[in-house]
Amino acid sequence: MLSKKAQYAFRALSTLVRSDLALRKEQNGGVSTPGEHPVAISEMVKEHPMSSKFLETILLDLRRGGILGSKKGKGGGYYLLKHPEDTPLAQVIRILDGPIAPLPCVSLHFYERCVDCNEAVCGLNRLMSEVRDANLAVLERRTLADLAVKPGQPLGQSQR
Amino acid sequence: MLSKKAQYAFRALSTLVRSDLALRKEQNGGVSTPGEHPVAISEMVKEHPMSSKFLETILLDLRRGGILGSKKGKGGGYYLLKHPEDTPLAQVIRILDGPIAPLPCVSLHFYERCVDCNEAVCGLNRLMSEVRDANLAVLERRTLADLAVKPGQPLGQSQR
DNA sequence: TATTTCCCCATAGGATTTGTGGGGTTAAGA
DNA sequence: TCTTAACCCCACAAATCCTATGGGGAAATA
Repeated sequence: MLSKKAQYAFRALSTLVRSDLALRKEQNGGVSTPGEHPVAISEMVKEHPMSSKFLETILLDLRRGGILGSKKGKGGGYYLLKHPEDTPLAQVIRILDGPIAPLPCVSLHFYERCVDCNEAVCGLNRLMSEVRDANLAVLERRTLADLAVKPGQPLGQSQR
Repeated sequence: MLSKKAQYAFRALSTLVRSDLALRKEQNGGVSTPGEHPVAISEMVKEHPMSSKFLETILLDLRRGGILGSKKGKGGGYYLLKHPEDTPLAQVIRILDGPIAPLPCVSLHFYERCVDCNEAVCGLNRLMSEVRDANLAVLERRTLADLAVKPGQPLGQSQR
């Protein structure tokens, strides 16, 4: 199960994606770039009711994780560092919830050796690797861009 | 991530599966049936070091969940109620860890409505449904029988 | 009757998650 | 230069969940 952190992250990110898309549309007319029009926490909370303080820690994690940039001071806020299609959901989840794999011993980014588990006899590793791969097949393919697709609209097979 | 409970459960179950397979082999010679040769907690702990008391609560859950039968008194213990291929891994996980879905609002067995989430705008539900389905594709197909397959041996595409 | 084993309940201890508070720094604008 | 708005950082409080233990009871076997 996703943590609240990850859920809140996705909600905030969906706001940023929409803002990003709107800006890029304008930009075709040669106007602005995302870093110049960041979205403040107060804006995001207006759209998705939650604790601003808590959201703040989440957004800081996302910034440290290389997904967001930020601008301080009046008129400041957060913005996407890359095109929405270039950030897979897996990256967000890893930053906030850690491993995607169901066991540490089959994790790609957070591997830990299995204690008390005789690997020569353990039939679980392979099965859980299958589960991990099934997850990643979705989470590495789907991106922030898919977050902005509303329930009614069709979701492409591959955005990239 | 799987809880310790689920991990321990799978270890204990792998012992029961092997015991079951051995008995069925004998049974072809017309000897015994699983319920008559249960495996005691003390036996399982000998093979997989862990707290007996903790394992006890786990096995009770599995019994209540319809996966195991038990026999009291001297010579008692636990045994599989069905053929190993008839118990998908998903069933074990649901008993011990609850929902497999990444969000309550996309769970099949533990559904809960999303509060604070405007479903008309929420692009996350559909994506997480995809993740859920990817998981279930593995966890409903793989069964306890696959637990007994050692790392060296080939794992079939479908056991049933 | 003694022993072994499962059964049930309560709860302790620890870890993790969730959320809050306060003080600092940076930037914009009057 | 002053005020205000916003991010930044750290510490910690509160709640929840996970992990594990303890003790007494009931059933089965010999």
